[in-house]
Amino acid sequence: MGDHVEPAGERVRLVDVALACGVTKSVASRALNGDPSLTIRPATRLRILAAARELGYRPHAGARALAGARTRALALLIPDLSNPVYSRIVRGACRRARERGYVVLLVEDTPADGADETFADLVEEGRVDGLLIASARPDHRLLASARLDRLPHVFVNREMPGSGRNVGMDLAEASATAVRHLYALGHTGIGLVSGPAELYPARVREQGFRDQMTGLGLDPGCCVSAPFSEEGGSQAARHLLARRPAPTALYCGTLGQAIGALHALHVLGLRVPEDVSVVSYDDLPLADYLSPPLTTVAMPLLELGAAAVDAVLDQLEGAAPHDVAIPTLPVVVTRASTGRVPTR
Amino acid sequence: MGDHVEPAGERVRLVDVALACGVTKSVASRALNGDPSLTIRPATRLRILAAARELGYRPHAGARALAGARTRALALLIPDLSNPVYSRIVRGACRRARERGYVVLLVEDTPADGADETFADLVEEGRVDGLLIASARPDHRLLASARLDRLPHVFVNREMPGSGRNVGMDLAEASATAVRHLYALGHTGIGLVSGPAELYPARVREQGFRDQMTGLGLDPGCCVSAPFSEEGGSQAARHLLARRPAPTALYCGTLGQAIGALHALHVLGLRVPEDVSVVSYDDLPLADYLSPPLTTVAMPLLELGAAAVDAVLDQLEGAAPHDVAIPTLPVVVTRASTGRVPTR
DNA sequence: GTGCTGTTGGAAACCGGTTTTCCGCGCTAC
DNA sequence: GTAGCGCGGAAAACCGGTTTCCAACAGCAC
Repeated sequence: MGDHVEPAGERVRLVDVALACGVTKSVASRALNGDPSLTIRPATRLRILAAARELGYRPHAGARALAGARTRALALLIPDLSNPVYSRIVRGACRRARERGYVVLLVEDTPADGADETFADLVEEGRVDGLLIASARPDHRLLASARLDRLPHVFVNREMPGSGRNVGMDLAEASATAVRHLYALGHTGIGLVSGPAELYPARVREQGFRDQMTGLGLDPGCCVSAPFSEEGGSQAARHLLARRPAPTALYCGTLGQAIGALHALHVLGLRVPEDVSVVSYDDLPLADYLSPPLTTVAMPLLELGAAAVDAVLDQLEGAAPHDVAIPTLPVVVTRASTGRVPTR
Repeated sequence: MGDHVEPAGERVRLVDVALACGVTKSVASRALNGDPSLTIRPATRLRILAAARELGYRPHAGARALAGARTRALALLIPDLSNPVYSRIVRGACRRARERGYVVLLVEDTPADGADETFADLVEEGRVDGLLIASARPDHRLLASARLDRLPHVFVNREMPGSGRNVGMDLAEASATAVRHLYALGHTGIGLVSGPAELYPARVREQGFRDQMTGLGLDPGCCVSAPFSEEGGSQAARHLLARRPAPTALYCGTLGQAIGALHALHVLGLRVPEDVSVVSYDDLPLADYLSPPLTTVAMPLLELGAAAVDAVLDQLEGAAPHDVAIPTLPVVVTRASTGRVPTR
């Protein structure tokens, strides 16, 4: 098991391995790929495997793809690299992909840079075997492509109704658990800072919020849609706090929105959590260092990424597409931004 | 210029284009690639281009790579996807790459997930034409690979001395301008929250800090190294504030450290900026929404990414590697976290 | 000894491009 | 009249794998 020698310079090809142990490249190829239809003496097989390791043989990805085999690469489309939440999904996906011998090609869906073209290129140039679509833009050019039908793909944390390819978490439960956390602290007037209505996760979180509120006999009407940004959260918080009766707690759809909301509350002279409690969807290390440290709902993002890879690779291996629901439930991470309802 | 029809299902190959206009695939290939050694009637060339567009022809990436041409893909190794600063470098790189007909393959350098193996795989499987190395880990397995010499590559925002492949910004000036900003507000006791000493950018920023401090006749000794995290910034700030005389201003190496520092100051009961001013390297939208909004040093990150791509593509086209310094200077973005020095 | 069968491995086609070589034709120059 | 040349394009080799089909040989039963 010693380190093999780098043959310095020239690439080692399959035929080199084959020649090195006196077989032809077809036998070498099938031995290395574990072709079950190949009958071969165990000694020969071992010789081939040893030679491959010894020479540091790496099959040429292009040649493999060309010969009809898979590229062993997947493309992952994400909406926004600067949102650290996605980095956890990406990490989960990359990890699982690597375990299964695949590479992940990451594309950020910035329409201004022609990201959908880039993504389509990866498909149409035959660079990838499958697609993980985590971007929620509903009008994506890719979705209209005829070629999409032919290619294994899944939708991650978004819903294409009826596609049978949705990999998701329990978003409704995330809202529900946040509401129950606040309700247990005595809050009855709870406001929701929701996301843009055209984005699926925002809609489901909102529905989960309304259902849980109604289930507790509370008014579910205190909602505002806003962009997933600090500015959006700030504006939305101002709107909600201007209502009468004013909510005593806010539940925000992203950490960015929550930071904006905290900022707005600070400017309005309201104390957190003495006057208003704040909970955010998404948990990140940053939450510990905000003023005050922010109570959040932690989601199983690593698992989501891994499950998405599994789902698409299952399709590649011939399984029929099927929706996947991550069983791990959202959990509230209690920090200092939530407290008992103020006594008027 | 109408939309071409998706031929639904089968891939359009070069030979299809060629047949469609009565030439052989060799002519079609050379016409489409603008081979100057091909003499061809203008009408024929136009027919070929039109047919390619009409049929929606996309060359198969694997076949191209195999035939000795380039893969038209670059790999970009970054240390940490959850750090939004890198997303700007990535964005700059992807944008420029796409302009020049290339695709960027992103790899996050998480050693636990075997990221260096992944990166090496991309190289050794012939998936990429060049490498952008933005990870600062000095012991990277890849750096020892003999194959690296053969492959165009650059180091982004780090320094491999003597490699002649460094693409960087003026990190020393970033520190210097931060110091001058504070000095102009009357601060003379300025503390530096630096990064791990083994990371190149941290060292250069620190040197820039010391030089500028010395140049102004101030004591440059108020430095602490800490991890690039909120926790690191928090600890470092406590250490610096415990010194006597205590600094009246802090300059932090990352936004995360600055957030940790703000938190520590808050816990210590110190007001920002009345008691202590804070400046951070790296500018992000988030800075506007911290309490107080954080003064930062904005770096030309998009340009850095773009320049790195240009440098590596220049190498691909045969140019000799050369260091690149981004000419755009760091600028201080003044927000509320810096103010005049407190009068004792 | 011959035919059958199972084992072991070889030969060749093929994937879809790129690149080099070569060929036929019409024109000019001698 | 023909050698030479430039133009326009065809033919074929090649890249490095995968996969299908087939051949050699051994052992066995008859």
